[in-house]
Amino acid sequence: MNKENIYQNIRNQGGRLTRLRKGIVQILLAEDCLLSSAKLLSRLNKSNLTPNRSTIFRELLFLTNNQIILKNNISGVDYYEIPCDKHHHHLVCLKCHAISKVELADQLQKQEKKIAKQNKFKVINHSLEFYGYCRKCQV
Amino acid sequence: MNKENIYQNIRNQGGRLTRLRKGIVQILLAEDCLLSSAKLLSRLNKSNLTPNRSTIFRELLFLTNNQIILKNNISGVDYYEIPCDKHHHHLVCLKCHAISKVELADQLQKQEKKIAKQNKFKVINHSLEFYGYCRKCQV
DNA sequence: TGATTAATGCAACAATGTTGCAATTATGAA
DNA sequence: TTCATAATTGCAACATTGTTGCATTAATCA
Repeated sequence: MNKENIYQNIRNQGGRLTRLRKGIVQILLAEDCLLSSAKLLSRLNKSNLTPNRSTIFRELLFLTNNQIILKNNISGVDYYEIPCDKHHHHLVCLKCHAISKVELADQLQKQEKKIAKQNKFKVINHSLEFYGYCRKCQV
Repeated sequence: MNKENIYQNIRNQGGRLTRLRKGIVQILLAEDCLLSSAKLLSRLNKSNLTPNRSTIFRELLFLTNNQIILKNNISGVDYYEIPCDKHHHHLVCLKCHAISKVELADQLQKQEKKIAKQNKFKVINHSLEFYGYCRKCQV
């Protein structure tokens, strides 16, 4: 997903291309991984955008509802990212809370089918995070 | 883990066997799956225990810190359970929010080693939840 | 350019969890 | 059993994250 595609996508859903909206998209694209609303806000401030906190939440809700970004709650905080080509999961540092992507050659798709059959549970999506210590935070 | 073992465990860590603490352990044992602080409180009330909300949180912190129970944050809410013999993951219903256990013949242990090597990330634990619709909530 | 309505700021609220402090109670020792 | 000690508790106040109503502002299209 590149910037222009996303902007078009927003227009197609009846959304307006505000400075804030474009700013959020650019920051998330540059981040290329999960970002919290608080960090997003502080980055917006650095680029001269000072939206109200409630506006950020409403904006993230709009983008999430329109599938333009993905939401993932980790340890009680909502994080957001632009969807990637490759399905992936996350490494979460227990010390500095940095989050990075990890691609697994996993069989979770297969597992989901098994689950559906064995538990009569219709799986919509899954969430897999590995908690530990990143390179910088190891001893 | 049976009740008496757990009580002994609590004593060994210098904890006192209060009515509340025993009540919490019994409810979590009976539940045999993740339970939120709010649901725990309402079950305690049914058994004539009416602790303050802050006491519940402190109690759950104590039990978690002493490895007597496990904490798992799902969609922004902390859930607790007595550790099981078998490692497992969870099915989370997007409608009624019921949580059930699922045991996977997964290779996450193997994956963790790969992650450590490839990302220089020391994995401590992981969290895998499948979101979808339980039997009752499907159409 | 003007009308329409999406987007915004503000303030008040809600849910979950935390903390300081004084009062209570479980426990081990006498 | 009784007492001293320190763990546990209730209460109230607070913190963080996220939500909502309403009046104002601004992006968009005709």
